[in-house]
Amino acid sequence: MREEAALSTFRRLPPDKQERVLDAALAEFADQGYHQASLNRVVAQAGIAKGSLYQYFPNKEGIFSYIFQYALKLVRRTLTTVKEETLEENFFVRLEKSLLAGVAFSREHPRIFSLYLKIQFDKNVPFREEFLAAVRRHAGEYFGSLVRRAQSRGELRPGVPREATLFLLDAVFDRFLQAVAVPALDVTLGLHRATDAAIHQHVRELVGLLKEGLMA
Amino acid sequence: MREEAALSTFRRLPPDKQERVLDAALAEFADQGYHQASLNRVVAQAGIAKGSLYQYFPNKEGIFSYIFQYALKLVRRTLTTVKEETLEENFFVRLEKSLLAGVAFSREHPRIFSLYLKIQFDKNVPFREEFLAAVRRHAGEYFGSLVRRAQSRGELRPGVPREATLFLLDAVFDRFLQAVAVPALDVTLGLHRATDAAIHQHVRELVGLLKEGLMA
DNA sequence: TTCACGCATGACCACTTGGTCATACCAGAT
DNA sequence: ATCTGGTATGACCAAGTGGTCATGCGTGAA
Repeated sequence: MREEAALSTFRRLPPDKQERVLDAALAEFADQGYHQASLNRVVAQAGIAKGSLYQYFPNKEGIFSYIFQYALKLVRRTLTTVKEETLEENFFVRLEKSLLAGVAFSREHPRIFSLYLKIQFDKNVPFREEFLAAVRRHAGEYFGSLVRRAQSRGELRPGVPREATLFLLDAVFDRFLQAVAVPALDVTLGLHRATDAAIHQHVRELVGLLKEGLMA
Repeated sequence: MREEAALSTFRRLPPDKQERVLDAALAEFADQGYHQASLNRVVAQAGIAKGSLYQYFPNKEGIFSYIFQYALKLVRRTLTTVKEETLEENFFVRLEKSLLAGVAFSREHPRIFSLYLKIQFDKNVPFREEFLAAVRRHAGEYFGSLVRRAQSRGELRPGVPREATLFLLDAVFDRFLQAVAVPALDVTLGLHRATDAAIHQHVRELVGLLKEGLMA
């Protein structure tokens, strides 16, 4: 009850003020992580009083939860869009386009992506299990649908183990985006500051390897 | 000067006391991360006074640095051991054994592995760049040496792009270990509580995919 | 016995955190 | 002109942090 009262207050605010607050909060969470994030900094950045923040949200978790649901909506929308847009293409082309879409997403919403990364290994973040499970589920369904369609079209070598395949795709996908976003993980390829053309090239090579394997 | 004085004090301590302190500190850092780690909890756990801790180490960073160098030594030793022990085997067999060795490591030293994961996306951790760079460099050299040897023996399809291959191996390796260690990332395969036999099987399937590819 | 020195100790400090609350402000209705 | 309900505000609180320091203990040399 009180929580909803608070949230409805927030939603009644002038849009530009809402935006300032959300922006400040997302920025703070994204580059400090949940626990290190300071609400004092958030209110300073947003230009409001501390008390005001607590008239919009019940507490720190409440703010986090609000942002996190917004992020989930965005991820979901992006995945379904890409899935639909590439529905008729060949499996490996779809993989390439998915990777590129992922890169585009992490560049358009770097703070959301950064938040996602920070949550991954910090087991004390509220809603972490929920959040990660949701993301993994969406990714799993996404790749699962790609693989099923590919198999029914005969685009995959018969007898490839489905679970291992999904794992492999998930691993490559995730790591590629991480390398784009986190310079420290980007030792092999120079993805962090790469041009679009260079990224295209790397995507093609990677998917090529997945396709044809490493064996002589 | 003062730092070394402090450290030499620590090294002069009775071994079991040293161990208690290091154990408590590693445990705290491993499951709270650097910033959330509380030195009050560490001294309580180790059964020493707060002032004592500051007679052994100059500050929080100093403690962290000590642990982190210990961890690096362990990683280095493990990698070179595995490399030497499998030197004469086929490339894909080496990959399998490397993965299994990685799993063994993360199970023998879960706190070190957890610490490594926590550091990955928290850009405010001291020595982070240094630490990650060192790990990546070792991993890169390791896989690089495997791949070079494989190519010179003709075990790899000619013309595979070296960088992309290294990236792929690194990605799969890392993600596999993460899935073993972090249940939330282990949605596809059930690695977290899997038996050794099941893990063996998954490793074989994964390496099989890398070897032969996905294409029809 | 005295001295010196390495080490142990925990009260203490300044600072930051998430969160509260009494107060004041400011519309619009009466 | 007055009242009312929603909103803004920042001083304030208890709790916890990393870090310090005066004090005291204990052992071996003089």
